[in-house]
Amino acid sequence: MNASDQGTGSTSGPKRKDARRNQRTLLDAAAAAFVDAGVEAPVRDIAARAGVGMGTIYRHFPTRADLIIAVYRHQVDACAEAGPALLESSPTPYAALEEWIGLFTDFLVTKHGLAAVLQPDNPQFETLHASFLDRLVPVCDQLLDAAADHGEIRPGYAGIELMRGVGNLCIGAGTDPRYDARRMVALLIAGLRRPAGNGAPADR
Amino acid sequence: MNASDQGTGSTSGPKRKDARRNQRTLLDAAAAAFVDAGVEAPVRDIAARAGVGMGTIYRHFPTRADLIIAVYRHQVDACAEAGPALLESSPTPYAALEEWIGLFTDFLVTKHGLAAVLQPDNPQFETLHASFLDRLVPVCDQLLDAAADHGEIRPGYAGIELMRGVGNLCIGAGTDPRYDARRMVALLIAGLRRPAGNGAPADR
DNA sequence: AACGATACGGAGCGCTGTTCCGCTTTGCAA
DNA sequence: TTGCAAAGCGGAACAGCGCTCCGTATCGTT
Repeated sequence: MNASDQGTGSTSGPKRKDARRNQRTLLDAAAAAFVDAGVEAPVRDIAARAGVGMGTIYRHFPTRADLIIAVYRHQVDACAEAGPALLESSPTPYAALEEWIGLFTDFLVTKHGLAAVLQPDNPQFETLHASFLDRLVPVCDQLLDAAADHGEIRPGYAGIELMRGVGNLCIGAGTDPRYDARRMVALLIAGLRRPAGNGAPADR
Repeated sequence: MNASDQGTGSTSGPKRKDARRNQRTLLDAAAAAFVDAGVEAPVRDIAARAGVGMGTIYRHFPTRADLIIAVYRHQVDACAEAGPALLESSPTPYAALEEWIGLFTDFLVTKHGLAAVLQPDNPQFETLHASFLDRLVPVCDQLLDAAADHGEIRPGYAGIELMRGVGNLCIGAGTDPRYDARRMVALLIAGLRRPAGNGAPADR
């Protein structure tokens, strides 16, 4: 915990301490604004909340994506780290995959509007997309491979497409009580199962 | 076929013929703009393309949703009508469901940005959401019920959630070669299948 | 204390959607 | 044919957004 968390360059480390303080304030303000108004909260609002000018916010976080990445970095890391752990603690790789996807889904549906912004439509969010996916796709691939090796799922599905599928399914979650993103994600994952023979060696 | 297609009121029927002509022009211009720039094409551009002022566009189509609905009404109708037809022509209800979902998916992925706007996030598009879904959900329900009755899928899934799930999966299709919306939709639908026994009519 | 580097604030630009109202066109009626 | 409401039109103008830019304030070092 300190100056060591960099990566996007956003949290790298300004030298002057007012700059450093502002960065923290900004991060907190952004987190609060994201909760209240979603990740698309107006930049002006975030700046106002932090009590700084617009210039400051853009100097520290050149793009909104950088800000979002910085705010959620810890949670993304936690999610990524949970993958291998689940693989060890779960009865089968497929169970681990299911649970991990559940973690990811929970993360997305509880962050108002985050899923919507994970799409690479807008070049503005390209770096956000890339950042999240770079961190999580390898984990997903690992789980997928393990489950495929174990004969529980059909092979040939890449982590990237699954992650994007799940991300997409989470868009707008919570805006309509008739739509339950988690249910649909579960359906998608169920679709991965081997159609017949169930072929799992120890399907318990 | 002509003046009879109303519903949103957008195509109802202005009395003066200049108004009527403008409405047609606007519809064509919008369709063209949607192809070129997606359904979020700036209103000004659409107006300019049609050679009319902004007031005109807003008078005929008070909201962008109305315009989109009007542009795609025919295709949505065609899709809706294909449902029952497929149910009759297909070997099993599940096959019909699969094919119909494929139709819907094709419709969405070929209409640049349409899927993204089908979400009820933005109150602006509420009427678009409602209009499309009102037309298609009953059809989907019918197919779902038929397949469930036939024992091919797990019961308990509503057309509305499936349609939204499919719609979501289609968001951003075509922006990333590594993401194939159709594949993910197929996975989702595969998830509906009964887990074991492959459920022939036997068990009903 | 003084001074250069660093960071700050917010006015301002450009681009959206949307409204509003003076002017034009239309079609009916005299 | 002509006159005249009423219906329709155009685009200036307003509001909200992201983002930039630069004169000014602050920091920390000499």
